[in-house]
Amino acid sequence: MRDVAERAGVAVVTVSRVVNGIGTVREETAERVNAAINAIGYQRNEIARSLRPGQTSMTVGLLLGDLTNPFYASLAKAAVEVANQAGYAVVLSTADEDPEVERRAVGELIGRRVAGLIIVPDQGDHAFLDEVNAHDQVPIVFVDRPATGAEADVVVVDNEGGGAAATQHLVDHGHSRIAILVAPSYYTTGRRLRGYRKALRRSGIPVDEDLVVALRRGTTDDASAATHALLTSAHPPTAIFSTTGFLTEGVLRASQQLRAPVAVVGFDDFKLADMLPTPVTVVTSDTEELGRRAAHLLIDRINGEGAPYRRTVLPVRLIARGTGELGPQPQPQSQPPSQ
Amino acid sequence: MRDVAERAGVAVVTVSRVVNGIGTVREETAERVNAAINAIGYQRNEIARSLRPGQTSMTVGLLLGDLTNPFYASLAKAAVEVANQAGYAVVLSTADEDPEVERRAVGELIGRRVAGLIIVPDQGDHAFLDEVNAHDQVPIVFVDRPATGAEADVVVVDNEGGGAAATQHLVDHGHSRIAILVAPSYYTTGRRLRGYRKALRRSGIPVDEDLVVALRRGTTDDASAATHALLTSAHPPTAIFSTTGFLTEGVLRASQQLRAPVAVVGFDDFKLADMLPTPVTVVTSDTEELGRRAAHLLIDRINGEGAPYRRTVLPVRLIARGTGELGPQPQPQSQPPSQ
DNA sequence: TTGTAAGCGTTATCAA
DNA sequence: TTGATAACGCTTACAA
Repeated sequence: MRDVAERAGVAVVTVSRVVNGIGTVREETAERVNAAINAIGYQRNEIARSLRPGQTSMTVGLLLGDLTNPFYASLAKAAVEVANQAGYAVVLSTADEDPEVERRAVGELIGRRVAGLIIVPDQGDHAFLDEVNAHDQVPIVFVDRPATGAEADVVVVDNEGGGAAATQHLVDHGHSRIAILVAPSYYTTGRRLRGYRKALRRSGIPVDEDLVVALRRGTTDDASAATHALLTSAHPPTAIFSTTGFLTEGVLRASQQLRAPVAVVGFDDFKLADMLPTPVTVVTSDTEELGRRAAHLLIDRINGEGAPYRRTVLPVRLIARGTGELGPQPQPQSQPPSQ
Repeated sequence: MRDVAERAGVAVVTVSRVVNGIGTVREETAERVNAAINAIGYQRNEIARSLRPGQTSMTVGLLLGDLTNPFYASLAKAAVEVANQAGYAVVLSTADEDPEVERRAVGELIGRRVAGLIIVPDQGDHAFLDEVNAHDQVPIVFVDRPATGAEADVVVVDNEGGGAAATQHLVDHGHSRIAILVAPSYYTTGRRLRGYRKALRRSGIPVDEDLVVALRRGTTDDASAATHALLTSAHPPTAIFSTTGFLTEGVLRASQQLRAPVAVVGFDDFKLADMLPTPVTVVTSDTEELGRRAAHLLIDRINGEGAPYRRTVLPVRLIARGTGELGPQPQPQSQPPSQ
């Protein structure tokens, strides 16, 4: 900037005024400055700019899980889009389900003086985020699930409603032995399980706790193994509600391998779900909208909206494609076809 | 930092020394400083830090296409991982195949004084990047394809070899009428087409230019329409080589819809490829490795490695799953089954 | 071992 | 309309 000023024969302040289009600068002077800018190829240093007191850095932090998971990818895509549009750069950090990594990542981001944070929180205590919020004045928005021990705006989907819808759909197609696969202590799957119980209760079907499978990890492999165990058990379910996309894949792999015609409804849509041998019925929500809402909420906060914390719940909908409409069928493993 | 210094009864320099662990500080003083740091909850301001001359910002820019595309998602994941490990934050920008957006995004990133850039370049002239590289001293690494008009390190996969392998595989399974779907003027698909021609030439099969389909856009829908046209034509191909993941999906949709038993090999692997009614044969490479290599190259450059620009070519491999092993079959549309 | 002074690129304030 | 000066938080050079 000093170079530009020198070249144009003016003071740096004047250059600043021209660059930012504020203050009063004579037409002629401005032109000289612009000429100098173009000649030198000057570009304003955003870093120095945000060093000034009271200035926000025009950067937000986005902290989420493995981008390989399409759920996180769409979320990120939408959040980045909205943030960029509003003039914010996005620093992306991935905390692979590790609370310690998450904590360190937040520290890094705060050190970089981000103006706000969008976080998909892990399980575990997040009280340290309250400090961040209060002490460093950095607003936070949680996405997909709230954080335990920390208060902030949060955007989630209607997990309980979706869980109920999935279960009800299976009941409506004649099932009464419906298994549910739940990933360990996740907020979302817990809510989906709650919906499952509610739907069964409403239909007068007692919950068989043997059909409520709490997995040790939320992986495809674990889901596959659990499904295998369920379907080859003495008294197998005729339908399975799998509460995440990864789990659904595992369920499908196992049932395909066993050639067991079990009904399946999954939570979260996925690519090619409609092209599998039996197209897959899912409950789904608008993941990109989740990211967009979060980004908008955060930007509002950064701009000083002082409203009390808001909780946004996005609707879900069921897409019937095939696996969810299969009726109850006798399981060849344990029950002869004649039964 | 000043607050910490005051609280500890020392000068700011001393605090700086403690925080950075350089210089000489008496044990006792350091302890007092650390106590003050903890009491206040001080965190070093990375922005002010990088304002010093000669300092790099410890931030790199990552500019790529739609994260919804799993290819970009894995690339980003791996690059972020490596960069973070090396202490760099990653600012993510998505330039949805729009050269003008891309140009503006690069400007934004330069303005934020990133220490380097990883770019998946669009088509179109990138001469402006040479200026960035020279004038702003910001090293650049291109991934997946080089940029026209700009020199820099580049990491690509063996597109030509992969194209040849895919084609040869189909030839080996008895095909001689092999169509190829190519997205418009992309570097990668152009190379894959080159491999296709090479393999056919090697096998003594003349290239029927009617089977070389240059799509207007690289979308699933366009690929689907083109496949439909091919398979219902007077003299249809018995096999199709689709040169991107999106295109492969379109090809599969069309052939499934037509119930036309055409052999298919796709470039780029995708989830559930092995679970479709006929599992899909693909040529694939390690996308995460692509991202990792790029990040490593960039960090080396930032650290001042002065070697001439390097071009890294990652190997590809063919995964035979089913669609690529189908033999040539008469097409019901144009040829009676008896033929 | 510790401290003083200067400067990085920008903008707010006040003066000319 | 324009400019001089100070300040943001930090680090480097040099001095005590």
